[in-house]
Amino acid sequence: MAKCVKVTFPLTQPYNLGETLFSGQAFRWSLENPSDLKVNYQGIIYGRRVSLIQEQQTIIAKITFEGTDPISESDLRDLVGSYLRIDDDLESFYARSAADEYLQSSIDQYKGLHLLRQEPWECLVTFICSANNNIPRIRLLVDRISKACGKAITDSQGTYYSFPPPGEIAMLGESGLRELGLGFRAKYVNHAAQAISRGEINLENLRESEYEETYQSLISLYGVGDKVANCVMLFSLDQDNSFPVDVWIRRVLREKYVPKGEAVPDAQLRVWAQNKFGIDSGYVNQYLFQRRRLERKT
DNA sequence: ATCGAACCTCCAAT
DNA sequence: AATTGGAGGTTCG
Repeated sequence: MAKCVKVTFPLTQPYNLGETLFSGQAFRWSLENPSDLKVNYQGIIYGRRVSLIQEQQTIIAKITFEGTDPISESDLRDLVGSYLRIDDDLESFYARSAADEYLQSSIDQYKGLHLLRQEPWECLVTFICSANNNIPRIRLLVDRISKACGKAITDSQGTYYSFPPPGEIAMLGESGLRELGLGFRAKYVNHAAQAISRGEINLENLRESEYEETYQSLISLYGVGDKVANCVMLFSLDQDNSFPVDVWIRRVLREKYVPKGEAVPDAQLRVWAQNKFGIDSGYVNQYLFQRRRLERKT
């Protein structure tokens, strides 16, 4: 018999769940609407299938499970609260940003957009897959990897697959990953899976490390460069001063921030921005990215 | 050191 | 209808 655990988060800070879940940091959330009036987001957090709903000043998280593998209310609260970074002090960030006109208007537009705290391994693979790729295809690839060797989770809504641990993906090997359509990214993901499953790098431990140490550790992986490393650090490793520079961020920096006379090569844009935005770098990046990407002009 | 070109695959735009 | 261009990047020459 299916059981259900549910927790409610009363919001004291702005939170825009839909904007956050589909802001290009996570790629496995889906929008379900089972004749329900409420928008219902479904996804998997640390192997648990979670359903999320936002009503004005509240976010509700629900898990259903079949007898086995129960979870307590307080564990579910910790799991979801941590993933959603629900306690982040956005109002302070907003206050510090008020003087920056362009940033302020981006905040007005996407108020409540949060950074997430994802699983590092899944985040790493996701962003390796993002190289020279588009969003629908990134979703497709991560889905296929999960179906290929993730654990099936079935509930009333259907069957879903958890993201497989490094050892499982390592067993697919480069050729297995190529068959899933990863293309040249297959050897990158394979390499990372081998390295992590061998214990050469402990991703979770990097949460406790300094920016530079974490960064060096990540880019030591074949196929992980500056941009992917910063994405993983920002979206899963608590390194809030990270600043991933992709094509959209590069545009907005050059259009709105770097003075015309100032020669800042692409390779130095990240550090330039980090010096400017300091501890807010990560959140600034997320708001500027969201706005510039959705404006879609080149 | 720096800068293009090449890389898988899929799909939209000629 | 066949072909070309390009997509949230990284590596190699």
